[in-house]
Amino acid sequence: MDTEVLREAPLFSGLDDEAAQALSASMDHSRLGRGEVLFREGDEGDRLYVVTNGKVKLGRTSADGRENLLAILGPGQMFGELSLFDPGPRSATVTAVTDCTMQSLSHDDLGKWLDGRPEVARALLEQLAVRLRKANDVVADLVFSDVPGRVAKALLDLSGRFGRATSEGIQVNHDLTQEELAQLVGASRETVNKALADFASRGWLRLEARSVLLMDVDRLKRRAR
Amino acid sequence: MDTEVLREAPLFSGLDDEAAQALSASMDHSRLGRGEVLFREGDEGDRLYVVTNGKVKLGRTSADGRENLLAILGPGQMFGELSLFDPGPRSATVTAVTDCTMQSLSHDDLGKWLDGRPEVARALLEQLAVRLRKANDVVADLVFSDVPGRVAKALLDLSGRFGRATSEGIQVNHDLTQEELAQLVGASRETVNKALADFASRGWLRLEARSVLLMDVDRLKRRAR
DNA sequence: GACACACTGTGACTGGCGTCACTTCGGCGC
DNA sequence: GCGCCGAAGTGACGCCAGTCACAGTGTGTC
Repeated sequence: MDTEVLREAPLFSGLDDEAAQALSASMDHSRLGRGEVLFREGDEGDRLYVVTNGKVKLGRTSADGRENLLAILGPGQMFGELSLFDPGPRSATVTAVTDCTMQSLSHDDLGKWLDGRPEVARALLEQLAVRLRKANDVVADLVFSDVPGRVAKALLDLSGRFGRATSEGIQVNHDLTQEELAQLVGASRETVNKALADFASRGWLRLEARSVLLMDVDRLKRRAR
Repeated sequence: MDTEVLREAPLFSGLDDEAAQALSASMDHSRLGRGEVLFREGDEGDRLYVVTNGKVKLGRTSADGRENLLAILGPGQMFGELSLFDPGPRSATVTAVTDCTMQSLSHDDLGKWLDGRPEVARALLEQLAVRLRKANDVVADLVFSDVPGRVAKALLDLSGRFGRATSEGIQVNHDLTQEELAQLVGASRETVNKALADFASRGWLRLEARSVLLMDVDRLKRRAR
């Protein structure tokens, strides 16, 4: 089943079955329990990872110990590419948000694929471009939007990736605490909590343990911009 | 002389003279005067540009018309890669900060180089990785640092790229108005002005027209983090 | 069942910074 | 030299959101 997820991953797009099989075979497997750390900001390391199951968070810590999440990644998404092409220590800490499994590839092995297979290079370029565009969007949001707006946007983003339509609305099991959600939008836990409570009181969503039910996506979208 | 600048550009790193010559020959030239717009957010377009002379700014505009600068780019730096690998409209507006010249390459032409020359793909991957890391740093700064800290950081960044050591300190001819500097750090012009005035009153720098003289880089560095 | 501990919910207070409203400065055209 | 206009400098004021300080709530462990 892991190989099915891998076939969907952007890194594998454009590869035929045989090549995908070979690439997959050269990857190592690993497993993490909720809260466990895969590697930390500043560590050495140049492996590329693909999440096959569960969710991880990429975070950075400021000098005075506060934390900020760059992204929440789920099945099929990759991370660790930065240390591959811009050599240096890891730029973020990766922690499991749920129990999860992933597969990884060493710098050297990836290099062989890159040189022989232009489509792998293309896939990576595309992936980095998407990430860069997203990072720029985050910057714009931090500059232009207030906290409720950023919370709304984060919920919509999570719903697109982890949501499931039900009769009442979109059920989003994000597996994040409000503290983590706050770190993701760059705000304090209290402020995020108040924004969520406000949305709930307006009937736009219902709060549940580590998940939300989005009931009025249009209003949330309007609030997000 | 343009070709000299090009040889220094990351895109050309790893190419031998002959290949660099051929790549350069397939590029178009263009020229812009201060304040002129090359293309706007939302425009169609898939050319990759390299600045050969002068400076440009990449900016985005919010729904209510406020502006935010993603980067100031000088000779040797490239832009427009996003639309190449993540097809879609341009994600930022590019405006000349000074009179400037640049060369550009079409998507299709670049494609040929990518497939035949793994080193070009490598160079681009590296470039995107650097940009992505920087974008993540900007996000962290917006979350963790106050406006004076971000101003200090921006000045240090500009000094690294456009600074010239003199007997009194580092002369940085950034060519930006305080309004533009404010958009670059995501703050209001007034607040940036007050931060600069404060730094000047402490003797850390001296303000000049569209340039600054950095006199105490260490203190600025300490203030920046 | 009882306790511990992590997470959530909410109010009071405060400060950084955006907005507004000026004044001052400097370069450029006539 | 004079007026104009964009840029730079500066104070008053208000609000968003961070911090602090609790009070609930739920969940896992013994």
